[in-house]
Amino acid sequence: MSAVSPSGSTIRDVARVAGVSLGTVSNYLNDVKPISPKTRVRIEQAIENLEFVPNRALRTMHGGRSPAIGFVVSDSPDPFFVEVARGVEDVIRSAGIVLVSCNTKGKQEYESSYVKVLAEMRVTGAIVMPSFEHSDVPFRGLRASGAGLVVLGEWDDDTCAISFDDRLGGQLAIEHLIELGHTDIVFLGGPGGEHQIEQRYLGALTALSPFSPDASLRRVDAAGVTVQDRAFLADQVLALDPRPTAIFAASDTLALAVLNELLRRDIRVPGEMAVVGFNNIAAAQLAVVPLTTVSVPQYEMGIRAAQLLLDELRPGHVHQQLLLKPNLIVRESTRSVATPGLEGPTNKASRRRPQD
Amino acid sequence: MSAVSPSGSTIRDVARVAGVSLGTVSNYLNDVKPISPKTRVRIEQAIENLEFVPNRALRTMHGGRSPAIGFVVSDSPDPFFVEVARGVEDVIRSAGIVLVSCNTKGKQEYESSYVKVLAEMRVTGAIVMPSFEHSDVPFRGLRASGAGLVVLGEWDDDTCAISFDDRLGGQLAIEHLIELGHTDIVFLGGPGGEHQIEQRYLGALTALSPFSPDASLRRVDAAGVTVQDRAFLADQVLALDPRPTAIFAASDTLALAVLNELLRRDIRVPGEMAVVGFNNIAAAQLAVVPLTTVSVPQYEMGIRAAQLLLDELRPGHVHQQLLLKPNLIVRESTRSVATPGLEGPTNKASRRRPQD
DNA sequence: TTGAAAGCGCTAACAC
DNA sequence: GTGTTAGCGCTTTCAA
Repeated sequence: MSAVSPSGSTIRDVARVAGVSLGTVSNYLNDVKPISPKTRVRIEQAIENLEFVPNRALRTMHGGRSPAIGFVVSDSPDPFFVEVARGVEDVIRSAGIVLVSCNTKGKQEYESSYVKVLAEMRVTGAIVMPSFEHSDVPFRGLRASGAGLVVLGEWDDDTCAISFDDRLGGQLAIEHLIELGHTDIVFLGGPGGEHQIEQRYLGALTALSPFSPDASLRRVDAAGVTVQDRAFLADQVLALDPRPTAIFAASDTLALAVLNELLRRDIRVPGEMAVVGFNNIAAAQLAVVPLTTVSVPQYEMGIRAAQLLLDELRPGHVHQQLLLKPNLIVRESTRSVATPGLEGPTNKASRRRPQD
Repeated sequence: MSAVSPSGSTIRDVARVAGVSLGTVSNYLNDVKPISPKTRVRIEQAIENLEFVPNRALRTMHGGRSPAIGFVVSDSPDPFFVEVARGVEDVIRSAGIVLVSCNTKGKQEYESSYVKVLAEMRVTGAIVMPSFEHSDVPFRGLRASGAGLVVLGEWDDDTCAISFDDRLGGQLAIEHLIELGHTDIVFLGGPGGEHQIEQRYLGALTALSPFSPDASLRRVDAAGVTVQDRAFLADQVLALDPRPTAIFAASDTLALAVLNELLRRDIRVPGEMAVVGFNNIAAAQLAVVPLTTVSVPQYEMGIRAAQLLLDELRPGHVHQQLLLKPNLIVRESTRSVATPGLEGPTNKASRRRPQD
């Protein structure tokens, strides 16, 4: 009925109740020296009776670290980051390390304050996707605190980094559309992950240039990140004159919002409008018209990032930069499966269960 | 190129460099006593030069708490929990508190080990949705460590709890379908959140019983949580003889998997099959045929849970139990908007942007 | 407004 | 195997 009781018992209390010395209890807790069965039992009973919970935060005093790592990204609820986080958790769980979610919402101010808290908590490390300029100022504190750091994105040699070839991804997407005969394509961008989006756009331009001016790439950006903002993109695309025959969206979230809107308007996909997304989030293959997309290995990125981070703790660690490569996943939003090359109406597109 | 440098400077170093006493630096850091401008400047310079980062974990020694709270749920990447977490973060951020994500995957073993780590970290508190029997054993440690606790779900008086009237939600869903004239309905369940699912099922049965035996409710459960498991539900439903005219799914995730599968097979929704979901996740209103669903205020649950938890820290705190009420959101998956009462083909269902 | 000193819960080095 | 003890980084008296 009332507030939680403060504090609790200490290792000293355990020692007293068990009738052993303080050091012995410490040895028991850290499983670092052999303990006689009798003593062990007495300590365990004392712990039980006292409901003693060791204070692990204090290990940070002796050079230890909090059993936690930070995950600092611009939009943690986004399916993309959720999947990366899943990979991270699956690696660190076995090490008894826990994930601290830090959603910067793209604000530099939030990023700094999260990084500060993490450093002060003496976390084991952090996995960060920087939203801003190539400035490492915010991370100095983390470094100074002794934490490990893995950056998601391009970074310099003296930091572990995992990046993805966004530019090549953009190329693959456009090459695919051009192969299918599309020459009038629209690129969909928007706020959030600006740097990645620009790279994807550049890649798209690169792929298109050999075919210019026969092929063209127009661009539309969403005004915001809400449902309305994204669905409105469909209006904007359909209003273009001449109307393009294909869409390349900088993310699956964007692509799916527009795809659904198109289907609601009876626009046949891919018949009247082909759609390519980016990231290959789970929802992409579940869409009514499964989405062709550039696959970013989100789960694997999480796994790798976590492994690198754990490796930073080891003595001989050498910083590494990984570059992951894109992979085009062709689904029905660009190519009707039932009658390849001859796109039928949306709902006839497939009777097959989507699975890659 | 090499491993991170160990440790860093301490408050003692700062005192030495600034030429002041240790206690003064402490006062400065905690902003607890006035400091003369001159001293302040010297301390700040020393901190800057030394790249000093205070060790906040040590405050737990003097009865303080780690600036973190745990969020312990069965499937943290699930859109439902992601949204609850968003609410939690939005409240605690301003208090400088950070969210620790603990994904139990429905395993009791994981739940216990997460709870243990949280207790040992001396987190400020935890928000937990228990997956198991009404046993509070795993939480004792948290309590004993001095952490606050808010349970998502029904719980006893001496704990803060936020629950949702799942049973009434199930009733609302079925009442809606019966009003629309459906008498042959199938309930879709599956693994994950068993307790909630059963309550929803019971509610459904309650709503149906006055109309029995003219109306009937059959039940099908998904075998697992994968895409395939869920999509297979569509096969199972379509194979039922006689074929039901409406589906009530225990969650939107389930409902959407089946809905998309139905659309791919050219089954008209709601024409040939009406579909009702549960939770009102964001994707529900974005579906090609927007999903009628029972709305659970996920974000609000997060907000409330976080507020209760912060309140536990205050002296006069009294534990509270909140019961949130369901709310039926009718969309096109049960009722064609274009021609109410006369359902047209799927894609004709609406030209309106979905927004509630 | 500042300093000195005790002590928080625990680890680690060493003596027994 | 176990006990003793010095100290980790910091907060918190209490004096000055």
